[in-house]
Amino acid sequence: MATTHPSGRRRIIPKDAMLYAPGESTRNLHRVEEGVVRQCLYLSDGQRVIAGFAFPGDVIGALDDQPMVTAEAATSTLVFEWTIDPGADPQQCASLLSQALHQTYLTMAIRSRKHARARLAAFLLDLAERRLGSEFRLPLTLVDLADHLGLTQHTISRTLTEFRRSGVLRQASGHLFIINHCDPLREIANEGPRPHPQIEVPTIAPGRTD
Amino acid sequence: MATTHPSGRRRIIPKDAMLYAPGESTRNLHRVEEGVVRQCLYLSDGQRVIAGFAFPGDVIGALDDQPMVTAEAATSTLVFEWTIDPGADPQQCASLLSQALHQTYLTMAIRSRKHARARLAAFLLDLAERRLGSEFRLPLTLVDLADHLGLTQHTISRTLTEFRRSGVLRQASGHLFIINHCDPLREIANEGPRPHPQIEVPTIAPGRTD
DNA sequence: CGACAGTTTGAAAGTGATCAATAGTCGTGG
DNA sequence: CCACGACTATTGATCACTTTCAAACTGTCG
Repeated sequence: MATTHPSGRRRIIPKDAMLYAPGESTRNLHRVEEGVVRQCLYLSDGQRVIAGFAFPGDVIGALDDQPMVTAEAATSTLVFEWTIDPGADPQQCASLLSQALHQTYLTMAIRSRKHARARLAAFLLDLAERRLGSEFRLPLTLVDLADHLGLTQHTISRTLTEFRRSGVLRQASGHLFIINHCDPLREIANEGPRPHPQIEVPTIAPGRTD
Repeated sequence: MATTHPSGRRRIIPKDAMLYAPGESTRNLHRVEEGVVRQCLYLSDGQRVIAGFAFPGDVIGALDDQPMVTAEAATSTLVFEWTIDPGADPQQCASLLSQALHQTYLTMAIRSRKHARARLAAFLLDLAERRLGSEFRLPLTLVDLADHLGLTQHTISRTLTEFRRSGVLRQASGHLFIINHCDPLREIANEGPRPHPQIEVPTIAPGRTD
C-alpha cells in the first residue's frame, strides 16, 4: 500500500471540532495519528448515533456519494490529511469504502445485542481483539459510549461497575481498561436473554485472602 | 449508467435459498427483478440480523474484501446475474459499495429508534418515500420484519395492529400496506420516549352505543 | 379434513430509561 | 492555595416498555 502521501499536512483538531459534515463529499482523507474521532449520525428525532470510532492508524474520509456521517474529534486529535482524486484512484476509494462498510456491519452486530451487558462486552471484545489489545486507554465519555451502543450513560456506568465487580474487567484510574480474560467477556457478549439464573462466584481460585 | 450487461443470465432463486455467503468474495452482481432478497448478519449469539432488503431494481453483490453478509431470497426471487472484474471497473465497484454503505447507515438510523412504534414507522416511511411509494406489497413474514428492526414478531404484530387502529395505516389482505398520510408516520418515527400521556378516545364520532 | 406455517392476543416478568440527587474531577480565578 | 463552577460519573427509585411464555386463531395446501 502506497502510504507515501504526496502533499499532506498535519492538523490538530480540538476536542468536539468537526472534521467533515454530511453533504460535502470532499476528496480529503484523514489518517488519525493521535486521539479518537467519532463518526456520528444525527437523526431526525434528535438522537445522536455514533456509527464508529477512528483510532490512531485509521483512515477516514467522506468519499461516498452522499455522506450521512459527521466526523468529530472525540478528544483533541492529531490527523494527517491529504487529498485524493477518486477518478484517478478508484481502487483505493473502493478499498476504503469496503473497510467502512465492514466497520459499519460490525457496529451493527454490536448494537444488535439485546442486553446492555452483551453490547458492552461485544464492544470491548472487538476493541481488544481487533485493535487495541487487552489493555488500552479509551478517552471517551460515558455519553460517547452510550451513543455508540444505543444505551444511556447511566446504564454504561452501572454495567461497567458490574464488570469490575465480577472481575472480568480491571479498570484503573480514568479511562484505562484492562481485560482480565477475553473468554468471560465473550460469554457475556453471546449470552441470550437469560444470563444464568444460578448465582456464580467469579472465576477466582478458592482460598483467596485479599 | 451502462445497464447493458455483456453476458448475464436470469436465475430463479427459491424462497430461503442463498445467493451468496460470507467469506466468498465473488465478483458476481445480482439485480433483483422480482421478489425480495434479505441480507443477513448471523451473529455469534445465534441471532439473525437483517441488515437490509433488496427490492426489484436493486443491485447487490459480495464485492467487499471480506463480506460478512449472507444474501437469501426472502421470497421466491427472479434475479439477473452477471460477473464484473473489480480491477477493470473499480468505478462501478466503488459506486456499489457507496450505495451499500448508505443503505447500511439508513438501517442503523432506523434500528436506533428507541421504541417499536418509532422503528416500524421509520422503516415504513423509508420504504414509502425512497422506494415503493405509499401503497406497496411487502411479502415478508413478521419474523423477517422483526429481525430487520431488532424486535420480536409479537411486537411487530401488536404495533401494526396499533397503526391500523389509529388510522395511520390501512392494511388490506395479506402483505399489502397502504399509508394514509406520511406526516403522522413521520411524527411517530421522531417522537421521543413519551408518546401522549393522556388517554385519548380513538377518532370515532361520539355517540357510539356498543 | 388435517397439518402446518404464520399471525394474533393475553398475562407475567425482566430490563433499561427516566427522574433525581450526590459525588468526583478539572480548570480558572480570587 | 483554596474556592468556585462546569462538566462528568455514580447511584437509587420508579416506571414504561419489550420480551417471554403460552395459547388460540387464521389461512393455505396436501
